[in-house]
Amino acid sequence: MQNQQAPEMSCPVAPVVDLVFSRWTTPILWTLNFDGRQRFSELERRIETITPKVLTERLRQLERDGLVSRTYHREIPPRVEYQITELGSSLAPLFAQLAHWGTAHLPDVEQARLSYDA
Amino acid sequence: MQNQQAPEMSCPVAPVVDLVFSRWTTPILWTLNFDGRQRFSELERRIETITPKVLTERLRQLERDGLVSRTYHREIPPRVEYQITELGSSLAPLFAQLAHWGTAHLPDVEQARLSYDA
DNA sequence: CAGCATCCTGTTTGATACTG
DNA sequence: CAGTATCAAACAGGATGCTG
Repeated sequence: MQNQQAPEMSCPVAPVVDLVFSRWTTPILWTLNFDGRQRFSELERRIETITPKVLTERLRQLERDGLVSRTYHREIPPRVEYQITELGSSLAPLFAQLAHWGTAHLPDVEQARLSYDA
Repeated sequence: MQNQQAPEMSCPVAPVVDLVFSRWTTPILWTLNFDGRQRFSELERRIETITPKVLTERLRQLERDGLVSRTYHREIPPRVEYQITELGSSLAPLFAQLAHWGTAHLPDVEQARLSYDA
């Protein structure tokens, strides 16, 4: 978490960033939104390089913030499913816009970097 | 910087997040966008808790990425002005949407946290 | 299976002092 | 004024081993 509490006074975007755009949260929300409800190990496989510890931490945080819900099935072996909430999916248009900006402007950024480094 | 290179494979939003939403960048871009061109010390005062070292680092990064431009005026005392670029201001609608989502849903998040902690 | 506990590490951030 | 240099602190992240 980044704790942008001070800057948020001058920037209304900061608290949202803190909430949604800390490390690993976007891939988690993205896959839960597009690939639907998933088990812990499915998430682990989809996000590839994440470790179980960190995945757990992020899921707990997202659950606490109401963006993701967790369902524990008392079976043997145990089964846990994660699902995006309504609040979480209200971010979808935002994500779409962000992805769109990326495809439109990331090449410009790359170009700027090349110029700067030269 | 967060380096979300791996996750970006499964999440097109991640690279944009890396670029725009690392710590301190949103307040900087926000004020440059809304309050216009500013000198180093003006930014320092507006963002309050930021240190000159970190402000410099972030401005350099934003400059390299083409989101901000820097103009050095060779005077005594020296004067430097920072300004958002066209590329940078193309983020404005995104920021507006983010701020809008915040006012609409941040209370829900707060509520979710209260429930969770209980 | 889905985690938690513990330890450990590198990076990021900040405090402080100084300069062209 | 607009930074830079140096040092110290904080924290996120990873490795490993264990369990209901």
